[in-house]
Amino acid sequence: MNKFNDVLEHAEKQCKENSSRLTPKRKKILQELLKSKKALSAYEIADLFQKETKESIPTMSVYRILDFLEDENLVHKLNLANKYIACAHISCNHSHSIPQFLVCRKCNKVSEISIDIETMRKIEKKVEDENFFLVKPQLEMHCICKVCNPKK
Amino acid sequence: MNKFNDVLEHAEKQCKENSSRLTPKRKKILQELLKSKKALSAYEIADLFQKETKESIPTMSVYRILDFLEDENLVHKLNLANKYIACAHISCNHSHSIPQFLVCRKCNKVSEISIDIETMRKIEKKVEDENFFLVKPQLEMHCICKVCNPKK
DNA sequence: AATGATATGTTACATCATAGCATATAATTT
DNA sequence: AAATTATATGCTATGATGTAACATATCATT
Repeated sequence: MNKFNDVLEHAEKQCKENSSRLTPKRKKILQELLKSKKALSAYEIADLFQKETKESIPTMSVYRILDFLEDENLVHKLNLANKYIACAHISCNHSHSIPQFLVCRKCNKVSEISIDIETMRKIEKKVEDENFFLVKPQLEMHCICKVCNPKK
Repeated sequence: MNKFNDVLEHAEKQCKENSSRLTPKRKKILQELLKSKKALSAYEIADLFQKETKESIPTMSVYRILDFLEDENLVHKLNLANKYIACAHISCNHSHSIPQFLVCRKCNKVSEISIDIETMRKIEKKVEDENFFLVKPQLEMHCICKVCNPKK
């Protein structure tokens, strides 16, 4: 069994446990995001969906499905690029730490890394000191990937 | 001399050194952002500009002016909210570290804090390990501020 | 089969942002 | 000061991203 199917199985199991539904459309969109090496916009996802299934989907539905997948922690929205990407840790069993994304501003390639616990604690402490409460910890940084870097 | 004027003087001096021009419109928009406690959209800035000066400004110009102010490190764009905010450290003389923004998702109030050098180094190391190069280090986190927090 | 909950479709907009070209203003040279 | 160049701003149209409100379809349970 390959990684791709592992992840999908895990996603289905997780949704079952939450008694939420990974419908065919939701699953298809998750699959497309899993296959993609780069972040996709909602409109790009709608186009891909149409190409693959020969049936069209309104962008409104795509946005709703993305919201669902985000709530299930299966997908992340990248605010730097207004694009979406599958979570890189769906089939890991450890609890999710703060995700940190490196987004190539030229080709939109994304690396998802995790920051260590100590760093996370420091950040949380600072947030508390400022009288704020963390809602959705996620770090994103504008980068250039090795392929696009003009110096190489 | 109060903080507000300090900051403006510093901004003017800095532009002079870069031989760039802090024109009246650019200055006015910087002032509006400095006065505002919360992040503003380009369209909100255009409205404010009109109210204050009794002359209208096209949003295109606002965006260009915001780009200019960002290049001068006088203003930051918050990607979480698609809004803009004056840099909190304009008149500080230390070199700018990675800015970190806590954005209240209800009222758009923003706190700009700085992360410590050690944390910054760790993050840079991880970025290098992933074969990425940092372009514009800036961290943003979705928060709820004390005022908006329903639990209080 | 009937009912209620959840998911998706449809239409119409709201919001955010930029391209491309015209005009105005400032800085520099003559 | 006039001419030239560079920079800043105006204008129009349009693209890109995202949501509100309400209708219809599908699923889950009784």
